[in-house]
Amino acid sequence: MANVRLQDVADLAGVSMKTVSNVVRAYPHVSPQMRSRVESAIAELGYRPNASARRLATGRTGMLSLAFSDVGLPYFAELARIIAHQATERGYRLLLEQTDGTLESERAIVSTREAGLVDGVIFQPSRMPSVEIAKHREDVPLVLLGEGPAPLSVDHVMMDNEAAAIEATNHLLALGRRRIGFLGHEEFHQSVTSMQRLTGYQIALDAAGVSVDMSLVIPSAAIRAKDAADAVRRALEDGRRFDGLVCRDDLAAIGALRALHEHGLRVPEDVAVVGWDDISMASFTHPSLTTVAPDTARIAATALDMLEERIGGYSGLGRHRIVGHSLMVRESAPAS
Amino acid sequence: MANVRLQDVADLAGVSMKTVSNVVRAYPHVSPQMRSRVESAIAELGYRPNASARRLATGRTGMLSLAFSDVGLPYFAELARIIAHQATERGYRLLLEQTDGTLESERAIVSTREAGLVDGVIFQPSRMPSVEIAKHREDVPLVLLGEGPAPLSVDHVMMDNEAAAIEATNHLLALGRRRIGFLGHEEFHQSVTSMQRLTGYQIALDAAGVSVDMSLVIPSAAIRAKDAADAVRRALEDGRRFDGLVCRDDLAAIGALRALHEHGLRVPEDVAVVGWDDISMASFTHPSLTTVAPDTARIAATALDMLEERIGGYSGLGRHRIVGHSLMVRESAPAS
DNA sequence: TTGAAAGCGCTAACAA
DNA sequence: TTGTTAGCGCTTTCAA
Repeated sequence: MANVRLQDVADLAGVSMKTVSNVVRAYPHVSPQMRSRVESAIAELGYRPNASARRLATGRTGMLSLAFSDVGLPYFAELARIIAHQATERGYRLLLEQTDGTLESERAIVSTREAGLVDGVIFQPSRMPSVEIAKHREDVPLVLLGEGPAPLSVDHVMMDNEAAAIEATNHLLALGRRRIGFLGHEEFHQSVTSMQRLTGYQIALDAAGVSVDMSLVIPSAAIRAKDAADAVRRALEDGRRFDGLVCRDDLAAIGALRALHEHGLRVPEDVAVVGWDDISMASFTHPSLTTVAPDTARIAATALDMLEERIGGYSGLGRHRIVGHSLMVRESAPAS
Repeated sequence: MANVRLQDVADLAGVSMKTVSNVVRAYPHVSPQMRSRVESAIAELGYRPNASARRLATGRTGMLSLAFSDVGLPYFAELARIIAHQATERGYRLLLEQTDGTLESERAIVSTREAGLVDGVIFQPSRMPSVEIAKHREDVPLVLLGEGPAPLSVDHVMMDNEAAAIEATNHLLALGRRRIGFLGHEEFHQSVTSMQRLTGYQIALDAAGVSVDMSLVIPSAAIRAKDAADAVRRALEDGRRFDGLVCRDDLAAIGALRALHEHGLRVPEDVAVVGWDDISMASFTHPSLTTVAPDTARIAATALDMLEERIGGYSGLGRHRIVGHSLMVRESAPAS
């Protein structure tokens, strides 16, 4: 019962394995009577093809791995959701790999210890330097997500962080805010993502003739609402005052809302806040969050397109695709 | 380069495949000089074992699949995070399967069309009736999560929803609330989860001598903050009034906070709110959420324990394990 | 259109 | 301790 093989079906149906295989794989040139004969044998025995054997024979696994730091972070969870959907539509299954943002785990992702596990990898690094990624083994197709400076040899999908940060900052400037802070970048080992967003923030302030006050650039211990809230609390207790806040991500923004509220500061009246990622919770915070919304569906589709091309044998230089974004204007920083 | 085989390593090292295999799999009885000879051959050729071939030979895939409706829901994302971690520690990789709560996808989960894909399945059904699950094929170990009435033949990990719902409701009663509503169960096709929570709610009210007002039992179109907010808005516009709200989950609670705020109702002064799941966002809503916290780490560990036992050959009747929970008391329904 | 047989790369039982 | 070899179950040329 447990182990019905292709051969068993062939025996029962009185045909060869090849014929059964043709039926199983919906190969068109099989006569109807042969097909039904085989099909009833399959049904009778409860045959199911063995995935491992098929994979060994074809060399394709039908699996992709999706690697990033932590599915517990809403942005990644929502990204995983959409990538999983699209992968399923394309006939792939998705393997989930969490790196917790450690260099060690990230290394394990790019230097696959096993061959033939997955057909391709979608990877959003948090720590790994570009040069190291470049040395990754060529044999498993790889697409990078996120804003790190990807090596030339590897495909990459990203959004224009700097441009979006400029828009976000300009939005606050247009509201008449002049003491605009930045919240939530890593304290040490700044990720490229944070750097780019910070850069955009600075460019926008410079362009508006507003000088950057370094005391308003508030790092957070980790990418979590709690750490961001703590950081804002300390800044406020420290006497620092701002009327606008560009946040590295929505979690930071949510932490900020909390800390500002505790200090009796109103959002957006006293401090206007812009988040980043447009996680689904952003519409339900109080006040709801104005936030930079990356086109996640596009990110997923582009990554999968490129990955499938690589799987199909394409071996040109790495392609770097920029996907769009928009600023979702909500209560925390309303339209001016 | 691409395809270095075990045999190639054996040839280069001048040993047999068996010896190479022994080295690769860290089999203890290999002489040191043999080992180092083989290891340098492996390094020279850049050999990596082929997972598919190994799986075909051993019959084990080292993969587990985790199936539930939607990783985009914070509870599932946080559950996936912890299960993925624990699975990794135990040497498994995790395949993510989203069912979107459709019966069709759920059927696909239990009636695996392919053999040899994963060693076991952890599945939280949303729609599938117990009897149907009972008919699942025996050949792939299965552990069920969540509160559905699991068939006797299948392992199951759950929390005591009814008891927790009673506690949650009692907490509101202890606050002196008497017009207590329930929010967020499915409007049609109620899930067992919702039913059990509703039952607990009703039991607690009955025990307190408070009659249940059916107009305060407010369904939501889907498990989303938005739908819950809409439902509460409609109820309020309808003139229904309540001073306490037991929510099916934190998303419903978050939606409720939003709608209540829009109507000028204060939480907890006018309406005390209890959520369910203790998603990480629950500490950062405004006000923060009092919520039922399932012991998710225990759920994961218990499920993996039972799954590994099944994989190891255990074939007794289904075991039903209850894991603990607690009520996290925060601002939305403070201690009395 | 269908059949026969040679792999796919590895493991493990059995021998040496 | 190491070597030989027969599978694991399927796909896929090549023939028929």
